[in-house]
Amino acid sequence: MKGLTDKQSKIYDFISECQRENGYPPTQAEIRDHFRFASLNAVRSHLVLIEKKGYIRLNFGKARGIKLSSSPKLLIRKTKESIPLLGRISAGVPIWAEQHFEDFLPIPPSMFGGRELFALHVCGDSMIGAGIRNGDIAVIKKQDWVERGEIAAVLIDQEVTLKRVFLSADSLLLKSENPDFEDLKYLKKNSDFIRILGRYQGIVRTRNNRYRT
Amino acid sequence: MKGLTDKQSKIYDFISECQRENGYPPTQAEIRDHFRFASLNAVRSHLVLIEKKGYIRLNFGKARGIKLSSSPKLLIRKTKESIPLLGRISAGVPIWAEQHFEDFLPIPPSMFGGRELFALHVCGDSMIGAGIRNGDIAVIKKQDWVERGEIAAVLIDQEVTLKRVFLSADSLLLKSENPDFEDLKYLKKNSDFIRILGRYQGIVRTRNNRYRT
DNA sequence: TTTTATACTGCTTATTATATCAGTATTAAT
DNA sequence: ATTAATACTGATATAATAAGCAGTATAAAA
Repeated sequence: MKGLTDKQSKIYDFISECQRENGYPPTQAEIRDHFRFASLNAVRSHLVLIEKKGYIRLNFGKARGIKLSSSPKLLIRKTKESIPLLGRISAGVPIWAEQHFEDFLPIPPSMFGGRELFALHVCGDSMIGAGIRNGDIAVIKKQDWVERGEIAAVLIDQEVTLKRVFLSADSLLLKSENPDFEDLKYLKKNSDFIRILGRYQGIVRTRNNRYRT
Repeated sequence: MKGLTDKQSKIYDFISECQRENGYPPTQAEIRDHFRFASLNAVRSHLVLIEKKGYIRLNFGKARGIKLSSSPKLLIRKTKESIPLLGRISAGVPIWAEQHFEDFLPIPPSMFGGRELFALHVCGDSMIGAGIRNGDIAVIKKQDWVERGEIAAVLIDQEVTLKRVFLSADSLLLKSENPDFEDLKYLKKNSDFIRILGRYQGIVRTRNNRYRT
């Protein structure tokens, strides 16, 4: 099965979000409004494509006839109901590469609302203002962009950190939530060694952050 | 909340079934067909009554606008690998009583190191210094004591809160981790309405702390 | 370069669903 | 015995929603 494009992915996520929120899927018009499309057809054609890729099933003609496919083909093979915990990330190697897998959190990904989730140990207290502390396990949704101001896992020179990301025309601003840390600013052109790994979805904090799978 | 009549119960079950089966609720016409009603009004009047009793919420005017109210015992089966999320705790009733169960976190208790765990929604920011924020789900190990200075879930006059507990010879001191909150001190002899429910084991924080089991 | 897939606008029509009005019959509770 | 609440039939108006047709623009693939 092919992957979704960015736009398709956003639409899928919105549907998924509605589903969780309301217990039923959105109508095409609701999707249109959310994405500020002028036309229903924009929605429609997307849905058809997303269906073709197998992520949803359209109940043609019926109101709110969007069904999320039961197994949104996670790339996780070990166990279906778990989130891979990544260890050290090597720059250059795709994060999804198996060599990074350190462990698996025995938590169904649906709990954190998404496909393609992974988890990381949080090092340092740079996001303490957001209630994220050293040693926590952060759950991240794999994607290479985030909305302005969202918290993302960012790869900076071999190191992964969580930061709030503000992307502007020519630069990338990474803000910590701790007055002791300075903001980082990168010009876009020489930001080769910066990489957004995914969007912060939440945390799990156990007494020692160790467990058995 | 009053109980449903037989017929209402069957209709509720059908809705619930559709929900599980299709991912979205049935239309009124689908309900009619399933029960071989001749009239849509039969359905409608039932729905209105079921809503009045609080088991569903009707999104008037919208297609498939039936939302199942989270009705724990009916919808969710307890599995060994889950942690019960308790709703409102009634003083006097043992916390382990089923009536308190609101939902189940699909997380194996072993992950938080123990049997007899339960979870609670955190209200307020009194423990923000410990990185526990309003809306988080706190995982608690059921026990009626804690070590000096540990964080516990404490029942104070109907309300459950997390506090650091310091027990001395004749008094019980409850400390918040937020300068805006005052410490609470109770003399042992009149601490009848204080009850330690368990020891804080950790937290789970998802985007909206809602999920489907 | 041509083709193909994606990402849309705008308008119209057909269908699906819900709301509402007007009744009847049955049972449980004053 | 009378009132409520429940459990329906039937018909119709209206709104909510999806489908269809005809296009434009852009980027990626062949």
